[in-house]
Amino acid sequence: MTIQNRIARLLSYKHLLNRFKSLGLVRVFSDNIADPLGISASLVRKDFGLFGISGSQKGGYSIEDVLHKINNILGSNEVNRVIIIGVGRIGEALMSYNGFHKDGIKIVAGFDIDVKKIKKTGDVPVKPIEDINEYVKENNISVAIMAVPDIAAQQTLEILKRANIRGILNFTPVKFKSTDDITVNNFNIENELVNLIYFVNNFKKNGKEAKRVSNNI
Amino acid sequence: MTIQNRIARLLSYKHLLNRFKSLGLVRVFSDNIADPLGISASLVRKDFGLFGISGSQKGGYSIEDVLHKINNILGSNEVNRVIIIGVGRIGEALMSYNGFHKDGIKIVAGFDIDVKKIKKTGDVPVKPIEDINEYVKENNISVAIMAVPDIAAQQTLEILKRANIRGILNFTPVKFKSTDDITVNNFNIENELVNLIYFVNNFKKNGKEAKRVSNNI
DNA sequence: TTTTTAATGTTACATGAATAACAACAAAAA
DNA sequence: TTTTTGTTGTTATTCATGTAACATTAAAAA
Ligand SMILES: NC(=O)c1ccc[n+]([C@@H]2O[C@H](COP(=O)([O-])OP(=O)(O)OC[C@H]3O[C@@H](n4cnc5c(N)ncnc54)[C@H](O)[C@@H]3O)[C@@H](O)[C@H]2O)c1
Ligand SMILES: NC(=O)c1ccc[n+]([C@@H]2O[C@H](COP(=O)([O-])OP(=O)(O)OC[C@H]3O[C@@H](n4cnc5c(N)ncnc54)[C@H](O)[C@@H]3O)[C@@H](O)[C@H]2O)c1
Repeated sequence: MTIQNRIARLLSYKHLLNRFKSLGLVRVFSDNIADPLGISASLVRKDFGLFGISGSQKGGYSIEDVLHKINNILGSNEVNRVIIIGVGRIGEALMSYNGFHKDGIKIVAGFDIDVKKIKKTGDVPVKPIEDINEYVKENNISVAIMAVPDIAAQQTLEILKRANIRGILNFTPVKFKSTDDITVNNFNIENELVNLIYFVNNFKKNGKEAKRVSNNI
Repeated sequence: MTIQNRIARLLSYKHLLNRFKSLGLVRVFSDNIADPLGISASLVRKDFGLFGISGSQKGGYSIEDVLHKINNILGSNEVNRVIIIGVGRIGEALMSYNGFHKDGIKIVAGFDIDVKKIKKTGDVPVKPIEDINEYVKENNISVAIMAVPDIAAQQTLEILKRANIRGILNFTPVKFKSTDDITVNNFNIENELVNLIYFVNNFKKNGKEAKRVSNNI
């Protein structure tokens, strides 16, 4: 459950550098970044190299410069418009959350099948699901959050495909595979909890296995 | 973003086998499991072997038997009691969610600093944060979900440590490192969205990179 | 009873990702 | 001006994880 991939690391670098910046720092060395994140300094330099981020041989990296470049890579310097399908408990929580803008993300509309949820006013409208094709086309949306009930997940996937959505953050426990047409990130809260409970129950405090897993059977 | 680790795969096996079971199937071969998940059959057999799940040489694996063993390994045959700290938008959504029981998870209490949130009645009480030590001890709780505002995240971590909580599912964007004492699963919704947006913006439909990342700079 | 078959369980290999090592070199010191 | 220093950028190595290959063996077929 450590840092997984290059893009995830870029986000970690960004958050750490923002903290350095708020402390008044201007430049950093690769190990200043590596140590707090528990990774090697050479990996930081390799990542930077791969993304064309360069430093100076004695003075390290300019925090401002790196941050700007990371935001460019991640697209966080623009506003990325995202829609939500299913404005229930999870959908509503996400819709009213105001922490997305710092990463260049804006929830611009919700869509629901229930007429009671439809809301024309307010800064983020909730529209009937039938309007999705038109809205996505007119506003050039490519990413959607799926927060409908499990039973409606499959049909919602088809709807989103038809609307030419390219990426889905899927909160339902129904697992979808990514295809060439559409990338799905299955965000399964149950699974994460089960995983966590397993570790807590099976690993002792010293970090070693409490008992051989095969003894568990 | 494929299947990450052994325990995550066990969950995938479980869900797939449940679907097979509901179709009336009784036995499966390793490739019946591997193919739908896009992994190799030898990995399925290796996983099963590591967890002491065995099949028969001609008849494959008994679905019922494997499911029972997986649930045992994951602890899903018992009830795992979990508490929530911070009963706001996310916390409330999780608290009222009734999909956890199928994985042997039960949210048994919420804790909040705001007196208006305190709720003695109902099946899941919301208690003042001061009561946490006593509650955790009396009910032998080891896992908590953190859904407090970012600003309260650090102090909440300390509170949970003092209460001897062993595992945290952390919904705040504040990243905590796991230690020998406590395992933290940082569940960062923003990061997942940024990651998704990056892929959608940078990979063409054919699955190849749209452009070299270094051209992005 | 013997042979064949088709699956498991296990070992060897490949691949990819992180770390370690180091060469290159700009800045500072002498 | 020359030497030293310390950090970047890059190459070599290690390590982990998944796949491929295969040896084993219970059941079916002959
Ligand atoms: N609430 C949680 O804490 C939680 C936890 C884990 C997983 N989930 C999953 O997240 C998903 C949403 O959960 P929730 O608790 O927000 O559900 P919910 O029932 O509160 O909300 C679902 C919303 O989707 C709408 N909807 C139903 N069918 C639709 C359709 N075909 N098209 C568009 N909208 C439709 C409903 O009108 C409702 O507003 C579920 O799949 C659930 O399993 C939720
Ligand atoms: N809402 C979302 O969609 C969303 C999305 C991504 C991340 N998050 C993160 O999840 C966390 C919770 O978000 P939210 O929208 O549910 O917030 P919220 O403000 O709706 O709820 C927070 C709750 O925590 C309680 N609280 C505050 N300080 C506390 C303390 N010291 N101890 C116990 N309880 C305390 C508050 O009384 C409130 O009930 C935040 O860190 C947020 O950044 C939320």
